[in-house]
Order: sequence, then C-alpha cells, then structure tokens
Amino acid sequence: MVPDNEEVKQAVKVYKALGEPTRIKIAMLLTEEQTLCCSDINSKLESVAGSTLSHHLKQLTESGLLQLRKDGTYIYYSVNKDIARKYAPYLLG
Amino acid sequence: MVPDNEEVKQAVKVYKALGEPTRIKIAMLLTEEQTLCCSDINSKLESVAGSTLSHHLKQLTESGLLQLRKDGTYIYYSVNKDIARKYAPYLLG
DNA sequence: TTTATATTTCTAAATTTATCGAAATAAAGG
DNA sequence: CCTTTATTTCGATAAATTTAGAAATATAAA
Repeated sequence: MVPDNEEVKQAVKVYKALGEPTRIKIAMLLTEEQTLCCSDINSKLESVAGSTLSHHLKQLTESGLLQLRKDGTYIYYSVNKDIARKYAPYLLG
Repeated sequence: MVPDNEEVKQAVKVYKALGEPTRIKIAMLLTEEQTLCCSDINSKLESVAGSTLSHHLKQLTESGLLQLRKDGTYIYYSVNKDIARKYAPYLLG
C-alpha cells in the first residue's frame, strides 16, 4: 500500500534530521552561505559543544542532505541541492 | 543570522512529524487516499495500538500537515496541501 | 437507556536522542 | 618531534519519544 523502499527511508532520515531546531538552522545557514567548516558553523549558531555539533552534522550528512569536502584539518560542509530540492525545497527558499 | 520565527518553528514541527516511519506512511497514505478515518488508517498500516495511532495523528495534525473533519463518531483526516506543498512537496509526488 | 463503535487521555515502561566533557585522531606548522 | 588547531569518538546523564493497555469520552443505534 504505502511503499517502504530506500527512497522513503531516506525521506525519513532527511526529515528526522531537519526536525530539530539546531539542525534545521545548520541546514538553513549552509543554504545561505554555501560552504562552511565546523568551527565556522559553530560560531554562527548559539554555540553548542563541538562534540554536539559533530553529532548533528553526522546526522545531516548521513541523511544525504549535507555533503562534505576535506581540506587539511578542515572539513567543509555544504547542502546537497538535489536532495534538498527533492525532499525539502523549502530550504532553498 | 538564521531566523527563528514561527515559520521555521512550523518547519521543525512538520519535519519532526515526518521523520518517523509510521507517520510518514500515514502522510503518504492520506496523500494517495484523500481522506480516511482513524480506524481505516490503522487497518491500512502494520497496525499499531489505537492509542499509538492517536498520538501520531495528533503530532501530524498539530504540525499543520493534517487537517480533520468530525462526522459523528468518526474523525476524517486529510493532508493540508498548502502545508505539504510548502515544506514537503515530495509527499504530493 | 443500554450497548456498541470510534477515538482520546492517562499512566508507565522501554528506547532513542541531545548534550557535554574528556580523551582520541588527524593534519599542519614550527 | 612537539604543539596547535579542527574534528570525532567515547562515556555518561538528562530529557524526549514511542509504545501499549486501561480507562474515559463521545456519538450513534438498538
């Protein structure tokens, strides 16, 4: 009746990731700012502990909504626009 | 920096509501079927206890994603298309 | 009014999640 | 190699969520 395939599972992950105030703010910030590293993200939010931010970023990334690029010690995060467009184009404004 | 207004709060509620397997299935079912009452919804899902379904429907309704119409003993639920279109058009296919 | 059906509210247990601090890892630069 | 900076992992705790059964409420129908 209602499918329970990979696509729906991803939808649940994306929505679970966005259904928390700090995480939706991270997603919105990255939609505005294109690309930021952990510490920049943290300085632009009411800051949480680094370890907490790391967990949030992990959830967002594992849902597919964020993607990352490593550059030396830094990890730059950005929004995967295809995923955002598919599940939550609201983010893209 | 990142807004924290009513709209974003609603987005969090909608996404939190959709970020759970049973609830997203309810939302998808209602997108397909237009309107169903509690007991019909329950019979179309791997059933959960009535009290559990009631909590899920409450969360979906309080997020604004579902609307309801009472008719006698029955409560008919349907998707609020404006909200779905705004936050999760994925549901509408 | 009694009974049956639909749904919610209450209470409680089990699971998950959010959070932090401390320790660990990774890479860069001196 | 040592130090610093960026980030993650670990361990623990508190708070929130999911779930179900029992009791309550509401409406309809006999």
